[in-house]
Amino acid sequence: MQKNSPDVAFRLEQELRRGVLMLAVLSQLRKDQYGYSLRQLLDAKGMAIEEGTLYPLLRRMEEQGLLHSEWKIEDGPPRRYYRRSRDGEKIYRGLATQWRGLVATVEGLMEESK
Amino acid sequence: MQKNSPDVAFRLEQELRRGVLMLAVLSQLRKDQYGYSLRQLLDAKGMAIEEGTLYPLLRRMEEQGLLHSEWKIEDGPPRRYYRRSRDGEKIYRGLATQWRGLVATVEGLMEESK
DNA sequence: GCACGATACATAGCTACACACAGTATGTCA
DNA sequence: TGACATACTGTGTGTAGCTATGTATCGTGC
Repeated sequence: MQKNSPDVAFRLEQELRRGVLMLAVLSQLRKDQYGYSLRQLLDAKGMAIEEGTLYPLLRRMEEQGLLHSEWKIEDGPPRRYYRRSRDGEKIYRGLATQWRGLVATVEGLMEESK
Repeated sequence: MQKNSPDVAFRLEQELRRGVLMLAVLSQLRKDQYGYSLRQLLDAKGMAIEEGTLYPLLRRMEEQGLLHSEWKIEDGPPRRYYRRSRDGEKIYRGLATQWRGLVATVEGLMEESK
């Protein structure tokens, strides 16, 4: 093993989850959610995401038109709430379908590798 | 939609498959396979991968100790055959487990987003 | 023998994005 | 008032997929 084994495995696992974060985040934005709470929610469901990742991701998806956001100051500090846009709904559904196809494909590949 | 919609969806779909390519490739290397044939094999099973991606990926995984390779000149042009190493076997199994957990997590997230 | 196409591999440059790290701001409580 | 929690923002680094391009060998037809 030329490279540090724990690091390699760790990096590969990170890479494995990488493209899924976006889908995970989108999945929870049917209704208004703000970043901090969204992060806690995802963490509780087994999908931890760094804040340095989540906030740029949210900003990016809004720029791409997938999300709407608005500031609210009710109780506690100011919060930025996000929610899927109409286009975001369509894209989310498309991605969900793509994901399921991907899962099936990989499942087939791994089955035959025994 | 501020950005070009087909491009956004396309990019997101690409991102979705990103970290999975490595797992797909690893899954097919229980026995010797060379790049070109591996690419065709994966394509036939629904997991297309660009050669500009596959070859650096194979090289990378060998450098990380996950694969062994050897040149063979039998019939046709010279080919570089790859196969999982012992460490590669271990890491592959770990990644497969990780993947299944990830799938279950995302499934749960998407279920609740209806 | 040569040209062409198929097979087979390699890599530089670019883009996109997660993560690490650091900083800012507001509200709450002792 | 200061400390801490909540909440958000932004920069730099590293990694990996894709595009584009190039090299090399083999096989076949002329």
